[in-house]
Amino acid sequence: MKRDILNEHAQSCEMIHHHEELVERVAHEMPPEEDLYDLADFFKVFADTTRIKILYVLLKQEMCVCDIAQTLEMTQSAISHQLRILKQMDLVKNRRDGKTIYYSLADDHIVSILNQGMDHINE
Amino acid sequence: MKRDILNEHAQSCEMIHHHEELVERVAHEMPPEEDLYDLADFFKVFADTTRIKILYVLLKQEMCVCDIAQTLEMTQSAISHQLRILKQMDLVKNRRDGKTIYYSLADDHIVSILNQGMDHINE
DNA sequence: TAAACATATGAATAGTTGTTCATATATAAA
DNA sequence: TTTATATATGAACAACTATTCATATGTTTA
Repeated sequence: MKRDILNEHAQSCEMIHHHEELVERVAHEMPPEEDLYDLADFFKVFADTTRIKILYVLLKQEMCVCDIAQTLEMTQSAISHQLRILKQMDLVKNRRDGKTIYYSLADDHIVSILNQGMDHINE
Repeated sequence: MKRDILNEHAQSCEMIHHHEELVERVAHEMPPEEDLYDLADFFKVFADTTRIKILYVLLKQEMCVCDIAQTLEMTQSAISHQLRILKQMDLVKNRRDGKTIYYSLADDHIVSILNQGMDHINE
């Protein structure tokens, strides 16, 4: 089996001899590695049913943790953990009123992302 | 500790006595459970750096599996596995030309989703 | 038809992640 | 200042997922 010394991932593929320049050019035009990681992390937040549900709830209505848990029929702890992730990614914000903490969407941008996703799955 | 018999998730939270109608209404306005699952699954495809990279490559250029692997400096097998997922979700399509199989983006919709994500992470 | 090549795929493994459970923190009421 | 309530959080566990390795499939060339 032939192996390329310069690139350990080249494997048996001979394409390097054909499209070398193309590969070079496209590799060069890629966004910074860090941006691509951040982007994947961003979409990761939407990649969970519980978080999607929370966002859809907050889309309608500012709500406290306990009411969200009730609405989704899940434990307070599970919701709280997910709200923490949503907050870290700046998708939700919160305010305290006595013992209660109310969560709401951080901005309207999120709505359009959800809608665009929905558009796609409905062809 | 007080427990609600009707709802095992209510736990010690007393909010049910305060916002019961709100919870009822919002729960009723939620999209179908299945749609929410599909939506999470859709975003799950974008929630991986390798797949994000593949999409950015194909955004510039139709490419064969081997060249994608070269461009991203990953094995052919890893790329092939991820292309399969992207294809199943209708994000990419392919055509055969002899031994080579060329992949490309399924539609322009994907570009705008990626851009919208990029917009968000750049504030 | 045999050999070479591009791609696909099943199984195994390592790393990641969501929920649960127990408990801590913070606020309000008694 | 106790007690009750709302939320947050660390640790543990189970489920999921991306990569690797070995190999199979499909196509072309000799």
